[in-house]
Amino acid sequence: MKVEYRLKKTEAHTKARLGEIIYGNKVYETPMFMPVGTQATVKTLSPEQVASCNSGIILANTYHLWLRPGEDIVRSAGGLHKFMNYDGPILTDSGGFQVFSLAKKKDITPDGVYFKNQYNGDKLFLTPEKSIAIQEALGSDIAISFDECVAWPADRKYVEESVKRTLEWAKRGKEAHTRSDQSLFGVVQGGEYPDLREYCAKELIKMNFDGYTVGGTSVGEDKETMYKMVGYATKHLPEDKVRYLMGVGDPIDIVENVIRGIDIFDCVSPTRLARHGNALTKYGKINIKNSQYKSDFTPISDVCDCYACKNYTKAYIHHLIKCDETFGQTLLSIHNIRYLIHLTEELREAIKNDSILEYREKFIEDYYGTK
RNA sequence: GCGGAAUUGGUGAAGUGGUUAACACGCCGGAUUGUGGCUCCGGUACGCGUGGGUUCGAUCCCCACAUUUCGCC
Repeated sequence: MKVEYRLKKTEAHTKARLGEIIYGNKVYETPMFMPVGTQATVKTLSPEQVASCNSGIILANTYHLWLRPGEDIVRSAGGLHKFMNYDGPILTDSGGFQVFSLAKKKDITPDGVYFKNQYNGDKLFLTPEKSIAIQEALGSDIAISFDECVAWPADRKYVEESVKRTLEWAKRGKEAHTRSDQSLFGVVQGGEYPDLREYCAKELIKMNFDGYTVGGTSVGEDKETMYKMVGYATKHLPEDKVRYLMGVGDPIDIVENVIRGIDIFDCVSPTRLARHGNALTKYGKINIKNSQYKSDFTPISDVCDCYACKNYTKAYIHHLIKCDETFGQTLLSIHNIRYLIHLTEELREAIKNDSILEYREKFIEDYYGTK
């Protein structure tokens, strides 16, 4: 089902936006954080547990589901929602990032990308049309245009050519897109070059996508560079369309980029950190494996309302993680996802109150201050 | 009682007459940003059963003792 975006308010002192995503008869507020469920599951969590974090949209991944189990299987199952038993909105990433991140050998041509599956040696070829066709078969609510995610740093000449390719692919994907019940977002690339970001954004806007994403960040650049890149992109994006910053989920990055006009985020970090024993808290990230938590019988956070914090102690979770028990990963995943979603809830309040700069100041003081 | 073998960190263990005693696990930390979950990176024995001896030098050679273990009576 297609999603619609409604801008409700812009914060008085910044570009931060309060908005709504309408999904049938459900309404979700933005700024929003989307948990990632690459293989049609948010790792270690049931849909009910994800929902208990007050989640809205969740992600799944085109590339992974294309290879396993194959988009035809998902279509035969009745689509992604039925297949994974999730009745909220689902967004699929295009596969562009996987080409960038996990194909060692790749051959980028004007037509598409040839690359080798490094685990079984299969030759793979992904094109904009193919990416769209897979996403339509999967039946996600939001599809993403196939793009080239450029590494950082990259010289201007390369980024310029890459942006042209991404735009060409966006156009081809848009033309190939047939499902009227599925939204399609375009990806703004352009690296750290303001004019290329502007060019990319404006060309995409001409194609009239349902929403716009900022890509090519969180690829190793420093934070200031990331914030600049985001600013270069959002500056030229239309007010009445949703803006999604792909792959960003460090708490401070969410705060900073909401201030720069981003509405939605996704990131694997809350679940990956959880699997490795880390918990996000108001006062910074903690490693639950540290020996100091062995006999700490308090919750991860006394200001958190998640299932883990309401029912379990740090000592218990410390023990589970030390023993490699999946339930420990589950509890930390619930906590971390809830933490990020709660962060966006607080940001919404701050936008309503026109106090987001004060919120940022306090946030940094708490998160990075000495405990 | 007699004979053999063994004795290296928290654990399993490798090793050499001469710089920083391998490796693994554990333990102590760190990393992790559009996810091939169970990963990656650091640190971790002032010491080689105890006491003597040989030697320029011994964890490694010799002797005694202790402990463990196997076999025999």
